[in-house]
Formats: sequence, C-alpha cells, structure tokens
Amino acid sequence: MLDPKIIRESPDLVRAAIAKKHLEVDLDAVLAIDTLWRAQLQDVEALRSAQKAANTAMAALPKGSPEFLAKVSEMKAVSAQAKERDAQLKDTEERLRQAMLSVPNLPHASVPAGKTPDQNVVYATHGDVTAVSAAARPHWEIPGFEKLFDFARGAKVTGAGFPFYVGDGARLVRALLHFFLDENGKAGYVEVSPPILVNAASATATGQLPDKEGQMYETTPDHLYAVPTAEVPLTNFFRDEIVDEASLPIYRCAYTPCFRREAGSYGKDVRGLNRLHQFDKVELLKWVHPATSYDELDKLRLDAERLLQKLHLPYRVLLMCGGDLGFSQSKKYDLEVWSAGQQRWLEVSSCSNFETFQARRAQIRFRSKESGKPELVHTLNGSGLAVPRVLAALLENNLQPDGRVKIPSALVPYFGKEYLIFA
RNA sequence: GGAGAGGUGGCUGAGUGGUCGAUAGCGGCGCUUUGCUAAAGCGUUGUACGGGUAAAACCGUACCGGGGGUUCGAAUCCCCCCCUCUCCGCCA
Repeated sequence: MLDPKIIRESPDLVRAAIAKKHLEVDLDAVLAIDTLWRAQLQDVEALRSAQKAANTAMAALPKGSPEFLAKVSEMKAVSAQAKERDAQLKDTEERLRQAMLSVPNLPHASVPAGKTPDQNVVYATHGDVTAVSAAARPHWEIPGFEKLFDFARGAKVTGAGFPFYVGDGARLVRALLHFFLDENGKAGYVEVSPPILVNAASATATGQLPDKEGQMYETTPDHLYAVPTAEVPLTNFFRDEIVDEASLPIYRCAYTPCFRREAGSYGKDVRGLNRLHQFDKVELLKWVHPATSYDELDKLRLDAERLLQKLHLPYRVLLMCGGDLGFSQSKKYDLEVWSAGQQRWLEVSSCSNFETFQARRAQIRFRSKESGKPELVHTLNGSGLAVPRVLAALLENNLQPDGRVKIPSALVPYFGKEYLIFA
C-alpha cells in the first residue's frame, strides 16, 4: 500500500507513477472517497466527543435524579445517531481501503520508460551463449529424461505440473538446494525453514489476497494457503513488529517448495521444467533501513548472480521497464539463464525493492534513533535461486555427446559425482 | 479432539459498569548530586487516524487478544473466534 498522505497531498506524483507503469487507476475516485471519509470521520468523532462529555457529567450526578434521567434520554438520541453515522463511516472506510489498495507503488527514478517486456533494458550479460553445444536439445527431448523427471507418474498421482524427481534427478535437485543455501549463508543470509502453509492475514500482508487467491492452493477446512514463494512466510515473520534499528539490515534466506496454480499458459512456456505447479526455490529476503535500500538491492542482485556464475551458466540481467514492473515494486531486476536447447532465456530470479509498500501493509517498523518515532522499513527480495529452470539450463547446456550431463565443479561435492547419467 | 485456567502499555502486574489511556513497580529518557562508575532524588515516558501548523505546539477520536452485542456509558456484562498454559486422549 502506498502512503495515503502521498496520494492525498501529491496526486500528480502518483498520476505520473501510474502512467509510467501503464496502469489504469481512477485516482480522482480514490481522492473523492478519501474526502468523503474524512468528512464522515469528523462527524462521528464530534458525536463521540459529545457522548464522552455527557458521561463525565453524568458520573457526578446522583443515579436516579431527574437531571440524570434527563441526560439519559437526551443521550439516547445522540447514541443512536452516532451508531448510524458510524455504520456509514465503516462502509466508506472499507471502500477507501479498497481504493487505496488499487494505487500502485511509485517506480524509482532509475526505472526506464517502457510498456512491454521487450522494452526492458539488458543491464548485463555474463558468459558466452554461443559457446554452448550446438547439438543441445530441449531437456524434455533428452533420451532418458522421463526416467529421472517423471511427469507422467506425477500427473497420475497428483496432476500436470507435479513431476517426480527420481534417482540422479532427485539428487541433483537436492544438490542445487544445498549449494544455494550454503552459498547464501556465506553471503550473510540466516537460513530459515518456515511454515509452508500460511493464514489469510499473512497472504494479505504480502499482497496475494484479496485479489490473487486463485493463484494459490487453499486447504480445507482450515483455509490455510500453500505458499507460492517463501517470500510470504518470511516477510510475515516480523509482521506487526517494531524491530531494533541496530539490527538492520536483516538478511534471511529460506528454502521452500512453492505452489502455484497459475492457469492460462500454453506451449513451450509450460513444457518440461519450464513451469510447474510445485517447484523448489530458495528465497532471499532483506529488511533494511530506507536510506540504504538501493545499495542493498544491487548487493542482493549480485548475490543471486554469483550463484549462476559459480555454476558456469550464461545469464543476463534485465532492468525492468515501468510497464513490466510489478504493482508493488519500485525497482526490479530479472536474472535470466540461457537455455541452450530451447535457445531462449529463462527467468530464474527476480530481485525487487518494495520500499515501504509491503512494510506498510505488514506493519514492519523500526524505531528511528533520529526521530524517536517508529518508521517503516524497506523490504527487498529475490530468488537465490529457483531450481527447475536452473536445472533445465544445466541439463541442456552441459549435455555431452555421450548423453551424460557434466556437473559443474562447484556442485560436484554436493552431487557426489561428476556426471549425471540418464540411462 | 475433551476438560480447565488465562490473554491489560517495552516488561511485571492492579483494575468486575461511569471522572480509566488505564494504579504500582521495573525498564527507557532527561535533570540534579557525583573525580568516574554505581547509588539516590526529581521529572518524563505508547501507537494510529483526523484536525491544526511553514514545521512544531496544540485539539479531537480510537486502541486493555480479534470480531459482534447489551447499555446513556464497557478493560469490566453477554455471544463467536484466535492464541497461550495445565491435565487427558491421539500421534511422526
């Protein structure tokens, strides 16, 4: 959620932000509801004030006295009116909340203009894309692939997009996760193993609810949600808390399976390991002082990049343009790994600064030594990394003429041998 | 899952219908005393929203786990929910 004061006092700033993100938001309607709400609030508060004054006066009167009884009947009318107006206020308040939630976060000044993904800026490219085997093929076409990554049985047991990883397949998944967690730990992120079901309050704080409930799996009868990313439980760790200023910045990382219903995709996007309903991911999360958040974003991105570098996977960094920025992000980089078999880039990490947008909704603050007042932290997150697409690129890029896959040296200690064998 | 006990400010802990944002203690902050520290004394000390201001000051309202209700008036009475603790059951 954006600061209501900014919307109220600098609507033009917000209009510019909406335009840069190429969104349609009726800001005038938001402002109109806000004006109505403030008028109604003052009205109700005046009535309450009258009630309180009467109560104080009544406390000093003898209980059954004529003056007392006169006050009671007088206040009955005021009380009824207050109740009625308060109901109207509550109604307006809910509409205002909805309206405020429709206003996106402001993009940072360094975010490039643009509307569509092709207008994202290629910020950096690492590794030689042409050096990888010309004989590479999409991972799902590698002979023996289905033995180690059993989609058919996954579909039988659960549904499409829930593969079994078997033998070296399972081992490689575990090796990657272990490698990611160890590397992130070395970079200063404290490892956390969070709940993977969350309640509605948590899903609301990070923005999955109320609009995107269709993208999550929901349990019955308890109405808990399977996490779409570790970002949800991790961010909510400090929900409704005031953290020690001296503890900032706080770095955390967590491995969780991630569950996504996401309907509507088709074709190459969803073949093989490209897009799944359940996948494994290590998430990086930071709570930082507002003054440092853009430095921290760069460092976060480099931490994620280092993982790809150590795996010797070619990748590029995209700086997202305004139109491709998410609703709640101020600035975002995507890391895309080169998939030699598919001859395309696959997104494996998305590193974002939310400034106070998430923190306001989740009420995560620190007490500023400077002002003495609680202030909202800035939150950042990024994948470090998502397993299946890294896996896809690794299989395709490192496929040998003999059908084996060479394991990157950094991963060998985790995998236990130098080659993955499909046979 | 069953039975019982509880949830009050940063913490401990009073308060069972009115003058209670809430006694007291601890902690924190400020001042005094002090060579320094400690100790003592005095004072001060929540958050949010709205109004107000150049910014403050200041004014108003709300907040005693969450939500509803009764009442002129609720921390206090009633209902529902959540959480914690104890005992029993079950269980990896």
